[in-house]
Amino acid sequence: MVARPRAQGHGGPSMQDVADAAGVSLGTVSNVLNHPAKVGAETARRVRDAIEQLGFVRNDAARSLASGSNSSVGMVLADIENSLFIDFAHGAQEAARSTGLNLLLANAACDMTLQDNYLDLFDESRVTGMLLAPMEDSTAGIARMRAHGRQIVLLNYAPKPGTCCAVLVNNEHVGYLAARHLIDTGRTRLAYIAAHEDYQPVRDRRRGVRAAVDEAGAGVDLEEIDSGGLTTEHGHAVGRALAARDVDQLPDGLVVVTDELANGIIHELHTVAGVQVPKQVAVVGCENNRAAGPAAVLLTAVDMPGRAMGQEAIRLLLDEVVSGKAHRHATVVLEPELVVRASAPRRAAAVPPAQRPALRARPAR
Amino acid sequence: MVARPRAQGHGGPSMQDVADAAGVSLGTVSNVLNHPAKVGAETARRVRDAIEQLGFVRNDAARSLASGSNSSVGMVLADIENSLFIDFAHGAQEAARSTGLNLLLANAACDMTLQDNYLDLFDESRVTGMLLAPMEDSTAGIARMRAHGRQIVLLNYAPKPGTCCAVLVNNEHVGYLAARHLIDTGRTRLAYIAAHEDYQPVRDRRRGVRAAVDEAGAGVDLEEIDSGGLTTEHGHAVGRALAARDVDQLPDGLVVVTDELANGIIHELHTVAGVQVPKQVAVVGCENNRAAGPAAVLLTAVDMPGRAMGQEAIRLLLDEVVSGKAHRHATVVLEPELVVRASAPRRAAAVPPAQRPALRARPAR
DNA sequence: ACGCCAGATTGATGCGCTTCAATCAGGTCG
DNA sequence: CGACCTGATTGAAGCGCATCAATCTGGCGT
Repeated sequence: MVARPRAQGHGGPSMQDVADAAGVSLGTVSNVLNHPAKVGAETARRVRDAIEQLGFVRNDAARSLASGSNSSVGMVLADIENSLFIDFAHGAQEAARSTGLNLLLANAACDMTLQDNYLDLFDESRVTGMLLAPMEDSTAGIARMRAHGRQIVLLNYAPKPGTCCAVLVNNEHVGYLAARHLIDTGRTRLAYIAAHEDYQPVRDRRRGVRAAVDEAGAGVDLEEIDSGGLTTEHGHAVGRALAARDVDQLPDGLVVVTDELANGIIHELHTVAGVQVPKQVAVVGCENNRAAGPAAVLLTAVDMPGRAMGQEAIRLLLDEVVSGKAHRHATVVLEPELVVRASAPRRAAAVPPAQRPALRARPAR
Repeated sequence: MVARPRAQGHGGPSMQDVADAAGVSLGTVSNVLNHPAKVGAETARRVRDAIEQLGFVRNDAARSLASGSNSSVGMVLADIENSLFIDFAHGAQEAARSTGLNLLLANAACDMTLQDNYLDLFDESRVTGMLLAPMEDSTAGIARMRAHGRQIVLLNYAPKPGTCCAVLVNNEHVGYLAARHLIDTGRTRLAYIAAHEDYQPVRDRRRGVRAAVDEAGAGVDLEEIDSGGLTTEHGHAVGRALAARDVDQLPDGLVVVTDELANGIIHELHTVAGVQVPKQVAVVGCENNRAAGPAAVLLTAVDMPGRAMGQEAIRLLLDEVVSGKAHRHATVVLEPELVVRASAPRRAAAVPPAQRPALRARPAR
């Protein structure tokens, strides 16, 4: 009564085998699986028994070849180590699941070649659609997918206008919120610490920082420091360089483009060199990244709405899939939010509120 | 000269279209793609041009249907939010890539139903093999895959003996190292704080903690505390409960089964209640998890060799795939390592080293 | 008793590709 | 000059399934 352990050479039992075992035709087996309403109760039962007995597993390749469709969407993540990308995946998963789609993840591990490999893999698999969260300009890959008629939604990276849908965070506002918080809490000598200028969000954040500083007027200075990279070690180097300065040359507020970098700086500044954070220098990070590594002073950071972005991406993708020709590419921009912790606490402002320019809902784009 | 944007209804250009355009037969196009050596240089060029012109993308469904094989391995992760699982994925990715396999990831989001869905999805896709890192007993799913002849390697969860390959960390040693560190640094009133006893690693760690305590003899006590769960909030609750005790009832060393839980406890104890960590209570976590959330006192934790485990899993899978019938299931156990940080620092032991039992390489299993 | 209809079932066709035996072209050697 | 070999190319046979027109069955109305 046990499933005969057929040699798995070129595949286990097929639908035909099930049909034979159940004494029905191939088409009926297919109907049991795909259109149960069309099949009589008794027949269905016999077929299901046969499936069980034989240990039949339907062949998805044949299935999607014959039907020309496929229930998975492929998501390519530039860096799975980064919790922001995990949030994207999580949000996308939730949204995909509620529509019966399967979300397949692929990690490009910060390697464009791998990223392209995965795009092509999903392309060849004829997935229903794709999500891409890149770290570098991926125009070529996107164009290739679109040329093949594949739907793709970009996450956290603005597409070349009109080429595809995208979900972005208002990265300019990220920078703005960070700088504004420092200014509002009385800091006047700001520094923006960044690197990796080819990563779009990094550029955008800088614009926001500048906007906040400009808005604050003459009382606030901005210095820009190139960290040369975004790792903890780069942060250490920046921290050392800062700690070596005369006290009157030290910025009193740092906007750091990435949490990992920020934590590296704090470590060197606070723990190693004894420059007090936030007393002497306040630090704000820019992603609220859970994978930023441990820090002795909890980092105030601007939080990215990663989950919501992932969900929105699936929504856009679905719209594109169902609307077909009628679809118009859209770019959805979500707003970030400041999370205040110890490295740049809330505090009475140096200047009374009335004299500060009103906080705008968003910086101009 | 541009690719005619063929209606993508039931698929773009097919190999036959390419063959027609290049003036060769279908088989030749296939050979250009799969056995280039068999094709003349000039012919190959013409075919490749045609492919380019038409924007041909080969249909992976048809491909794997016809060939009966598939170059991807599917990896199902119980919880992608957990950095340990990310490490598995990363290691597996590295190993898979170096063998030309594509690693597809799926996030079960701590949901057994979803996990089963993904197992079935990969099963139906006839992947070359599967990796599974579960959080609950998944015997049923594993058995199903194996009954279908699919190769599957288990990560961080011991399989029912003889059912499949597995890569484990010596979780007993994890507990042992944590407790041992506390004992070696002079703590005598330990507590093991855990929950979720159905998660195998949790059980194993407890055994290790016990072993270390037993080994230390009469001078060291162990108390067990059930946190009721593993979230930060559960940690807060435990922290509050501890903080409410009389000082002489307070343990002086905590082994906490999970970093997230540990950080929650530290927060409540140290930051809220003012019980000094590590001075009054030292805390050791058990995963060195990057996603454990921020903590005011950096957590000493036992590090899991996640990347190495992922790599090893792919290696086992490959062995199973190539050896076929000759394959014997294996379980590889990797050793953890203590990472000392502020929450349980290195310190002169209360007892001189000579009087302490020698540190064994591993606890007995 | 006959025609008709709806629901259940069948069987044939094709999805796009790989594979492989068969064919073909062009040399080479005896 | 013909037999023979090598390398390139072809054509046909499936792979396992979805789909759908065609067929069958039994029940109903008249």
